[in-house]
This record gives sequence, C-alpha cells and structure tokens, in this order.
Amino acid sequence: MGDLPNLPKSEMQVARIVWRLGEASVRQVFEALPSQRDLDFYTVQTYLRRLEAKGYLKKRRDGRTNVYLPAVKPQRVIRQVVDDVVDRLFDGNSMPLVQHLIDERNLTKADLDALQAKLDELKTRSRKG
Amino acid sequence: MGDLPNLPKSEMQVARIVWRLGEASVRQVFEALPSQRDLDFYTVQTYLRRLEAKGYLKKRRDGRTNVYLPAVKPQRVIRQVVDDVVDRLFDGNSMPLVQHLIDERNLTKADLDALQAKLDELKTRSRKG
DNA sequence: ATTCCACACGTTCATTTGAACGCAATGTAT
DNA sequence: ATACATTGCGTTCAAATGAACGTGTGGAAT
Repeated sequence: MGDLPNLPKSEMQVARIVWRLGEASVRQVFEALPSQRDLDFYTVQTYLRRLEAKGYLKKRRDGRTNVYLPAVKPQRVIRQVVDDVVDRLFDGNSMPLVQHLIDERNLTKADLDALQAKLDELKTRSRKG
Repeated sequence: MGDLPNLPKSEMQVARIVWRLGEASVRQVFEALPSQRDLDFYTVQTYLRRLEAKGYLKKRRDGRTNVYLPAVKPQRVIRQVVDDVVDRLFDGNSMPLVQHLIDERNLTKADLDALQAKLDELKTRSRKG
C-alpha cells in the first residue's frame, strides 16, 4: 500500500514508453521518444535511473546494457495520478471530473456510444448483482 | 490564451480556498485550511504571494492587510490541469480517462443516473444540432 | 503615549525536477 | 590486438517547489 514517490511529468513520459514497449534499453527509449520531445540521450538515461530508484522500474542486465522494465502496473500509476487530480480539484469526488470531461471535451459520437454501452453494461450488472 | 504558469499541488490547495471563499486574507485562508493540512502562517503567506505573482490571484488592500481574490476562473485552471493529466496519461485522449473513472471508481447509482441523463441530453442535442 | 500584536515583504533554505556531462569500463568491428 | 563506439554511473547545475523566518511598520489596546 505504500504510496509511490512522486512521478513528475518528464519522468512519466519516459516511463510510459517502457510500459508501452514492455521493456527497453536506454537507447530504445531514446529512439522511441516522440519527435516533438527531444531529450538528450544522457537525460533519458538519468530519468530511467531515477525511475528505478523510485521503484517504478526494474533493471535487468543484458550484456553491458541495462534493460528497464515496469516494476509497478500502469493501472496503479494511473489510479494514483487520477486520485491526486480528483483530490486536488474536486475534494476527492470523481463525478465532477466525469462531468467536466463530458461537458468540456467534445467527445465524438463513437465515444458517446461506447459510453452508453458501458452504462448499459453496468446497469445490467447491478440488476443482477 | 497565454498558458498560465505551473500551478503546483501545494499552491493550488491554497488557491482553491480563495476560490471557495471568493476573497480572503492570509489569515482567513490560513484558518480555512483543512485540519489535516497544517501549514505555517508564513507559508500560506508565501504561497499567496506566489499565486499573485503567477497571475492566479489578484490582491486588494483592506486597511493594512492584503485581501486576495481570483484573477482567473477556476474553470480555466481545471481545464488546464485535466488537459495536462490527459496528455500525460493518455496521449491527449479523454475517453480512456472517462473509462477509467467509470470502471475503477465505484460511482453510485445516482451518479450513473446523472450520467445517463447527460448522455440523453447530448444525444438529443446532436440530433437537433 | 507606550506597548504589543499582526501583517507585508524580502529572504532563506532544502529538496525535487529538468536537463546534461565526463570518464572509465566494456563491447564490437577490424 | 587495437581502435572506436556505447554504456553505466557518478556528478553537476539551474530552476521550481515546499516550507518557513526576521524585520520593520502600522493599528489596537491600555
């Protein structure tokens, strides 16, 4: 249950690449950076090291290179970040955030349909459960 | 449309109190702090000063004390923070966040109903629009 | 008028974050 | 075997953040 250390913006960006790739060396992460985001190789290295120190990533040795892989499930991190924002913005209530998302982002028709489907599903489940 | 400066966690907590109160002196904010959160009076003072410097709050003089009040609408800040988290977590797609909220937070029946109502409303509107 | 308190303002200070180096060690190509 | 290129690891550095202090001043109570 121990809360994870802070996961700042820049480091998370790097962490997400590892999540996506499953596992990756510094270079692989470096090369997988979105083109807009141009960080020095050294910097990527530093962030990965920090992520390991904080317990977000594990390190494996492959020859002389380190291969980083997730140490915690993305789900957990997402949850934490969302918790945090919900706390900060809405005193811990999720609903206002949902409302905001639906009101202020213009979701596509497809999105709304998906949402409807999910609602139907939940309704069914609660009727049964 | 200029982006607002960073609004860190601790400072936002203080800013929200001002939003809620409409306007407030340092002491009022200090006293309105949730009991869990115990900051020094000085610290509150510092945060308010920074918030003013960043353009989130305005300052008015009332006798010898400063009274702080919002300089930007909370809506704007909320939007910015949510944008940020959506970018960081889901590459800018709101839907996954909505999904997460519905799946992982257990919303109450009432919440779901409210959601359904909103969906219905949107559906109607899009049919007309 | 004097004392005292509260406040503004300027300052400080440690930690974290964002970003990058340098060098020694290790591999790879020749 | 030698040279070259890549890494790991330790370090650095500035800016941002979290938190608090000290002094001077201006009002309020005596």
